[in-house]
Amino acid sequence: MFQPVSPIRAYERVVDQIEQAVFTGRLRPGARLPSERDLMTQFGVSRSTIREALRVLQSNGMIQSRAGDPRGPEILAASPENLHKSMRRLARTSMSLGELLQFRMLLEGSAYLLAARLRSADELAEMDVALAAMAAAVDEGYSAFSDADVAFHEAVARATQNTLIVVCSDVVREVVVDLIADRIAHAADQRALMLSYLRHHTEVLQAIRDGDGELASQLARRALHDSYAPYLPETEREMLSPLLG
Amino acid sequence: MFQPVSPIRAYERVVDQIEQAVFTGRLRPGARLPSERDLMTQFGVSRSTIREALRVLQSNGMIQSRAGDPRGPEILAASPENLHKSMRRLARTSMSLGELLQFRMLLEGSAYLLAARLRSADELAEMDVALAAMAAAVDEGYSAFSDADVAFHEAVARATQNTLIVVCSDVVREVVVDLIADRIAHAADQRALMLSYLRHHTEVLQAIRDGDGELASQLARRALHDSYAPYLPETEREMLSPLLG
DNA sequence: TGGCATTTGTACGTATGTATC
DNA sequence: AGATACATACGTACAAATGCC
Repeated sequence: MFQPVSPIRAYERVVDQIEQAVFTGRLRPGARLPSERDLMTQFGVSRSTIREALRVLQSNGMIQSRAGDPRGPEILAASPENLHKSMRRLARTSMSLGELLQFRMLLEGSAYLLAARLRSADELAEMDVALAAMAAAVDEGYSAFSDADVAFHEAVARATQNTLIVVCSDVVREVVVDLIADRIAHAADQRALMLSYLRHHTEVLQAIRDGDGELASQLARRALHDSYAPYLPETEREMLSPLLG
Repeated sequence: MFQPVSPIRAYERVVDQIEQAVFTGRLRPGARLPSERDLMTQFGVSRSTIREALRVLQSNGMIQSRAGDPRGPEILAASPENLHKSMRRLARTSMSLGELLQFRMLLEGSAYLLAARLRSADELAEMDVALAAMAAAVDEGYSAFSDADVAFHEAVARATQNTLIVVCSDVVREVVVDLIADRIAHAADQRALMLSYLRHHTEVLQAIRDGDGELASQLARRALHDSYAPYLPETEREMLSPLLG
């Protein structure tokens, strides 16, 4: 009959009101919040309460306040940084490698499909540069090779022009690579591994250059599967097979 | 030659240290932090600084502190809530409807593909229930229909067993629906719209029942495209076509 | 350029309601 | 039921940083 009541803290009410103002567009990026002292009188709470609210908003990337700035805290535009952080935390702490690979295959599969069709000449040139860097890095060791590899994947993701594809791909790739980094570090033949990756990337880039999205997508998914499935426990491998088609 | 210096606040150093302890697993979910008074002596900062740090950690979903609890703030397991919030903010404020639809098509396309292959009998039953609720809601109005629609999509997403698919689908669907809610509210014939959606969902559910992932995926992508592309400006329509194959 | 007024950052003290034993 | 320790919230004070004149 009655709802359990959970006390709403003073600072939460402050956060909520300011968040609402931002969401509804009443406060636009670049605008300034009143000073902390003004806010305490407007909200009728103490300065510590205001400060706790501002810290929360700041950690959510919604405002930025600098010591001594008489213009007050600034409203910031939404940035992918916060999304990146929270997705990484969830991915790292409560997802299996199989789930991550599954998500990465579906994401990159579609990213390569889109990139092959929508890429500009400049974006294709970026991929060429990254691939050349990978080839050059084979003799410099896995760390340099991996950096070039990241640049290649980022160039493809950016070519889709889709913010969520860029951010999600970035996070998932990072976490997957983290999870198996030590196994690669102890791999018997790192050079053979790098050459294999290089061949995969060369093929898929050719498909992108040709505008063959279906081929690029399939090559990318298969390369991901073949490269990482061996690190999976048996029971998790079948969850990837539907994405190979 | 020189790096720009940005002063690191006291509360940030506190947050960083506690975050590190959580990430490295030194503090596991369910564990307790020392009381605020203990933390001030351990970190050598004032109470307000500790409290600002705890507020930030709490807003990030990493801890929960309750007044009067002598066991101290509790370390929480990572939850999708924070990811949901930050993704929604980015999607709402800095992505076009075209980008969102593109992402939704690739996500749901893969989700239906996976669901058709991996679903359990229980999960299929959930979809049946949701579809029946949609059919029943046609006469109750668009709001009830939309609720049942959400339940259907959530059942499909959950059947993939992939946390990121569930969360991302949920966010993107919500934002897309928000963006065109008013246009649907003023649609000439809401009933025809609902019947059309109902037919799409019936077809795709049959494909899932048959285990035909490719068909389910294609139907889902085409239904999304046909339902929402009319709301797009001309220039944004071609970015969706690669995903129709 | 330097100095001033204002703002934020931090510290400390105190009162009050609350959860646990 | 009482004792204890806790978080919440308020207020004051001072140092450091900033913008502006």
